[in-house]
Amino acid sequence: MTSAEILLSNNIRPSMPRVMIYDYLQKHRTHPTADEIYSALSLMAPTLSKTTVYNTVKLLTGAGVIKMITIEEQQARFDACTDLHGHFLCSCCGKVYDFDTKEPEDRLPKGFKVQTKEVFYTGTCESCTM
Amino acid sequence: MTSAEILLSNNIRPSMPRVMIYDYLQKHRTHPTADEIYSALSLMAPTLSKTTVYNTVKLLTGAGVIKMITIEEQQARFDACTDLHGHFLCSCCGKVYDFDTKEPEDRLPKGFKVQTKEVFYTGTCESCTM
DNA sequence: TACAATATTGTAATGATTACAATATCAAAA
DNA sequence: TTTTGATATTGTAATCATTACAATATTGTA
Repeated sequence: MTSAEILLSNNIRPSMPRVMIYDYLQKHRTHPTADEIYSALSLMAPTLSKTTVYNTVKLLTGAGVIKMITIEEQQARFDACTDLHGHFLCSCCGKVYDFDTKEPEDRLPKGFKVQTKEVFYTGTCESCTM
Repeated sequence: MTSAEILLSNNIRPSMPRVMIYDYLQKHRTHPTADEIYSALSLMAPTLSKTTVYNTVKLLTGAGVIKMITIEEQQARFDACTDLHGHFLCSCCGKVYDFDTKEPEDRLPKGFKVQTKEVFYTGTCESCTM
């Protein structure tokens, strides 16, 4: 399925900026910030505005097509992978790695219903630890 | 151990604002924001400045005496409980619940070293689910 | 083609946090 | 106890991410 088709199937009109932004997130799994998306795309689409990037990531997040991740920084990051997974920020190189996560749901008090989950680790990655 | 003693044992001079702020976090496990701490304390200490609150929570976080938690909001929250635990934000009432968390460390790629962990869930708590 | 609805854009506002400089307080030496 | 240098606190102004808003542009359809 193309990016445009995915947007369409979520009732989102696949305008050029929307497709570009979603495409960028699909191809760059580096959990970029809105500003990073804007900087990268404005090279090829000079009329793109930062507001459109913000509008679009909010729209896509609301539709569940992408995921917003909030790690201990002041900027939100975005991820086209919406499956449950943890994020590991290397405090040395700054890279954000994905990793699998078990379901610790059984540790929750009875009666709680989970809607969204976020697992976030910090540390040093393999190349930085060595 | 009193709050002042805890600060002292971490080489932090236990000035009045510092003790008040740490004390507040010890007694109010509601994961308050800097602004909430400031609003509550400025009633009894009218000369307290918001900058001091920010300075102090940064100092205490750096010393590991408190923990900063970043959930999907634009304000940082603070927690005097520094043990590993997850946070569950009820999307209905807005309350943040603590819960135990297993160690999913074995899911990390080999060679990674964990420094900090954050587990954050969203959903509806027991009273809101009913 | 024309119109109504929706998207995009740019600028200005907001809100959390930080920088910075001035003032106040502390701790230790004389 | 007084002095002095170091550290804390404060208030204001700056910064930075994000959002509000109004104007313009674009789209889909009659």
